[in-house]
Amino acid sequence: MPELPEVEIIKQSLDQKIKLKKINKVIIRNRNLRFKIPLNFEIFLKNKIIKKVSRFSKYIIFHLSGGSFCIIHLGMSGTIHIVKKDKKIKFTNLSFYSSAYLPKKHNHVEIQFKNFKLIYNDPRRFGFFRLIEDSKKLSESFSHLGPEPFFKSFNLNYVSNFLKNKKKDIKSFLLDQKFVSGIGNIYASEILFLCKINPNKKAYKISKANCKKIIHFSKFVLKKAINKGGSSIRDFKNTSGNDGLFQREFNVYQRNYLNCLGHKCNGKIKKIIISNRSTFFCNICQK
DNA sequence: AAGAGGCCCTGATAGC
DNA sequence: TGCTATCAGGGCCTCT
Repeated sequence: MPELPEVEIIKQSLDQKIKLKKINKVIIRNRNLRFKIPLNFEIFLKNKIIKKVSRFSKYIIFHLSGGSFCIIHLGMSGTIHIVKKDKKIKFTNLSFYSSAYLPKKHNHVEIQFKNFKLIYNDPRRFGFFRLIEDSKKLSESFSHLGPEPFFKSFNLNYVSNFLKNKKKDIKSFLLDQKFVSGIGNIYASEILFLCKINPNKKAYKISKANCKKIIHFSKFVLKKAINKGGSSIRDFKNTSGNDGLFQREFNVYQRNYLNCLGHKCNGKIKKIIISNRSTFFCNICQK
C-alpha cells in the first residue's frame, strides 16, 4: 500500500488522534515482522507520551517523552487503525479497511491508550517497528536514505551528478531509496509518464532538461496524491469509508492495453517488468 | 562501486 | 471443488 503520500495521510491523522496521549499498555501478538520486535518493546513504550507524530520518506515516527522515538514502516501490506473499546471509530484516513471489515488475523501490535487503541495489521509482515534512543540515532537510522523529492537537496546538481555514469534504467533509480526516498512502484511509473521518459532509458542518457522534469514531476505527482488522500487500490479503503482518490488520476498504472491519455497520442499502455516490478508506460509518448 | 537476483510472507485471483 | 502458479503498493541481503 504505502508510498510517501499514503504514509503522509496516515501520519496526519495519527498526529491528530494520538498526540499528547499516554501509552497505557502494549500487546504484541507476533514479533516476527521484517525485523523481530525486541522483548523490551512493551516495557519501553509503557507510560510514554506521544509528543508528536512525524514522517520521513515512508517511515512514521513517534516522538516519545524522554527524547526517544519509535519508527514504523508499513512494508507492502501494513495498516494502522484505531479501535475504541472493540468498536471501530470512524476516524478519517486512519485505516484502509472499510468500517464493515474488522481485521482479526494479522493484528500483530496493539498500543493501548486511555479510551482507544492503535492496531497494526500486516498480513505479509514486511513492515517493522524500531525503537530509537535519541535524535542522533534517529538521523543515523535514516542516513542511508536519499532526499525526499520535496527537499531542496533534490536539485538539478544532485540528480544529474547521481545519474551520471549509471548504466541501470531510470525507473530503477526512482525506486532506489538511496537516490530519492518516498517514491514507490505506482508513482515511479506515473512520474515517468508525465516526464515523457521511457522507464527503460539508461540513467546516464538522461539529459539535464529531463532531470529537471524528473524533479518537477516527482514533487507534482506526490503532492497531488497527498491532496487526493492517497491511492486506494485492491481492497484498501480509509476509515471514513472513503477510498483515497488518486487512483482515479492514474495515467498508466494498471492501465495496460488501454489508450494512452497523452495529448493526441494513439498509443496503448504497455506493461513490462523492470527489476522484478511491474512497470507501465506508453512507448509512443515516452522516449 | 554498481548491478543482478533472490529472499522475506500471506492472500487474492486466474487457469486447469 | 481443489490444486498450482502468478502477482501484489518494499527493501534487505549476497554474489559477481
